[in-house]
Amino acid sequence: MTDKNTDKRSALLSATLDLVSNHGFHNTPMAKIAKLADVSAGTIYNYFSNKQDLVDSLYLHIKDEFTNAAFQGYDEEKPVKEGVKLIWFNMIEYKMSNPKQANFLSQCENSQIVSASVREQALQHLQPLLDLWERGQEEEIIRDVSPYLLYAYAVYPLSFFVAVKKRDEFHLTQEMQQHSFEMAWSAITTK
Amino acid sequence: MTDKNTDKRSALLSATLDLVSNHGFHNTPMAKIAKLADVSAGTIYNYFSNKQDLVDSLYLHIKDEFTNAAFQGYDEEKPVKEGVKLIWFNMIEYKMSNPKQANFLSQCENSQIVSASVREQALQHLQPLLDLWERGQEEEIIRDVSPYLLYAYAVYPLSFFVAVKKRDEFHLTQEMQQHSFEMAWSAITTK
Amino acid sequence: MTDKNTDKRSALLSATLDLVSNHGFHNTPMAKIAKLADVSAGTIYNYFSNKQDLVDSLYLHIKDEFTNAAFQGYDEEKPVKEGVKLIWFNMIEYKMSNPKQANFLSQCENSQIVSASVREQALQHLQPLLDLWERGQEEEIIRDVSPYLLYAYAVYPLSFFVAVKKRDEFHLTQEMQQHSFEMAWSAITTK
Amino acid sequence: MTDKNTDKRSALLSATLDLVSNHGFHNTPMAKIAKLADVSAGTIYNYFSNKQDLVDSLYLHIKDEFTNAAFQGYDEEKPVKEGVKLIWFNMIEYKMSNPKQANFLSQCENSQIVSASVREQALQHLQPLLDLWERGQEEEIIRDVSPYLLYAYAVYPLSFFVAVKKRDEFHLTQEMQQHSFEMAWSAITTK
DNA sequence: AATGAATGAGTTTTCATTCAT
DNA sequence: TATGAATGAAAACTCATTCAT
Repeated sequence: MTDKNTDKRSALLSATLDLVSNHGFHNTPMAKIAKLADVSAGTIYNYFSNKQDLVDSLYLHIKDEFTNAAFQGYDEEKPVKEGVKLIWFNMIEYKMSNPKQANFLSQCENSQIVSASVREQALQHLQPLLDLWERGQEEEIIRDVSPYLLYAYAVYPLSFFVAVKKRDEFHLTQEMQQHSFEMAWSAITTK
Repeated sequence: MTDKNTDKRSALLSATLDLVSNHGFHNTPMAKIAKLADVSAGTIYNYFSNKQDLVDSLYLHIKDEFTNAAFQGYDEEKPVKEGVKLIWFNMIEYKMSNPKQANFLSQCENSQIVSASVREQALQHLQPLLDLWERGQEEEIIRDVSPYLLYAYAVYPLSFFVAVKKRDEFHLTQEMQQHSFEMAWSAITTK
Repeated sequence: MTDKNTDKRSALLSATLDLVSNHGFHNTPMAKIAKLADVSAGTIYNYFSNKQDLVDSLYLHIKDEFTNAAFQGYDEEKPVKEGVKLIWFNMIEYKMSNPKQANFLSQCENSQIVSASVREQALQHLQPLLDLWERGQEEEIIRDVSPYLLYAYAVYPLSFFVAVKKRDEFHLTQEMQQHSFEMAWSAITTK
Repeated sequence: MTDKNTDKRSALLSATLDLVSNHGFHNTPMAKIAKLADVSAGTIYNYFSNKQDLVDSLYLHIKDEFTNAAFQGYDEEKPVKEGVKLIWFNMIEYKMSNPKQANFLSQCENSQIVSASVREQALQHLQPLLDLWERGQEEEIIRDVSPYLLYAYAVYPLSFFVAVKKRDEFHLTQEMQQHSFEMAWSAITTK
């Protein structure tokens, strides 16, 4: 019972991800989601109260997945640079291996697809990275600037790689990933 | 006559900018655009062949305005760093003074709002910056990496500032702009 | 379930027939069809993919009904003249008893209301009559001319009676039908 | 002045004929007519009170042209069969040489494009043919049936040839025209 | 819980007609 | 008379959501 419930819910989230990441929120009718999830249109409303709720839930789910991936193998004892590097590579790895998820998150960054409240909620996931940066600042390894600036140069550029990859303009090779990390680190470090 | 022509066209572009930047492409019905432009719904189609054409035209117009602003005062004789700095501050200045335009451009980056052909067309505007980067690479001042990487760290982060400013989360002060440029420069330079 | 399905589909086809035969394809908005069928406007699109599909479906349906009526009681063993006569009277009988259907078919003859492909599809229904004519030609009872000519004189004139009847100009009595058949037969026979 | 007037009026009628015969009444916007006639949209309303009036005028004009052609060389002294033959060949000649006009008339036959009153008005043009038939009936050369029947078999089939020719299905050769006339004559004569 | 037909408000777009110039 | 931009009502079609089964 519970399993079945979970199954349908997951199928719906997965279908939504597929369609929204490929065609955008507003080009994704509920009917198509239902069809792809192999479920009746009305059934969606047993699991989500409306389309907004469905997308918000998906956003939270993916953000969670993404953050879990990002902090995989991370522990707070690590030296700052090593920590930043681990997280950065975890992030790019996740985004490259999960293009639909990455694309969906990208779309959510600059649009009003996701409710404001949900977006805020998702911000908290990043706390360990904020803490790490703070430690770096105390150790005078990381520039003493607002975390917004650090985010803009260390995390945000990843979205760009996803966007251009999607359009088949450009693919980030392993070597480029190394360079890219060096650039990110140069941006945020004091050294 | 010509004036009136231009007037209505401009009013329509301006109304579209307002509404799309605030509510997104798909939450902006033609009827609302017409209303805000103080024009009848049918009139739109005297100036644009359809909604897509209207948005594409707006995109090209703003991209043009943005690039003009970006290269204001720039000449190719300038030393590389000076040139990069000038352009970078021009860009941030434009985006901060024209939040609606900046927001609209941001929305276009990661979505399929704008036709592929039009987006490509707009890319050419950036050529002087690509040329400058290339010169910087010849002079071994700028990292020898793909321009996509340079863009990701030197230009793309500006969109983030726009997005968070829009949500009143964070405002980039003059001082922060200085820091931010230093970060961008550190990312892309070899020094 | 199935019944209800069929019911609404039929109601829609019937409403379309009514309105198109009275006011023409382009003076028949979907909204009116929906209203007459006692159905919401959106419901039409559960049964037909668009207006063209609705009209094409109606055309096929009626053509089918008409051809069934035309060949009622016909068998290939009959002498040629008897066969032609039977079919001819079946046709006029159908058209006189089903003026809306007859009128709809008439409208389709000379306009581009119906898709070319669908019209072709419907042509095949006439095959038995073409075969009969061919037999008649082999037996040298029927003029050795293109079936188009035979059609023009033996079948096409029926549309005229429908058209004028519709305008209440003229009604074809039983006696006139006899004369009319004699005229048709005189036109196509060699005797 | 008058000339110019007439010129524009003619240009408008001609443009309407072109467009309506190719695309049908309802697929022919006033704007297109104006453009093809090299005239402003508003100007149409100096010559015709509305779209219906424009089409009605065109219908009368063409019907007039057609009837003139039909009775070319005809005089009432001619023997009946000769007269019928002359008129019949005049008609087919006109229709084959003026496919746009013929097609337009065909479209008007079975639809509500033309106002009822105008259609009636046009009927009177046929009077000489009706008179000829009547003479034929007095001379017992032509079947003693309603002129509607005579029309259905002697004139109406011509519309069919136009319709199929338009669709490139079938072209009536000179030889076929001979056969066709024989069929028409067989239908209406007593002999 | 699950279904999916039905809804009807909302969307883009067209077009006959008007009217200020 | 001629223009053609402007109008706005109406058209075809979409889709989130509901509800009887």
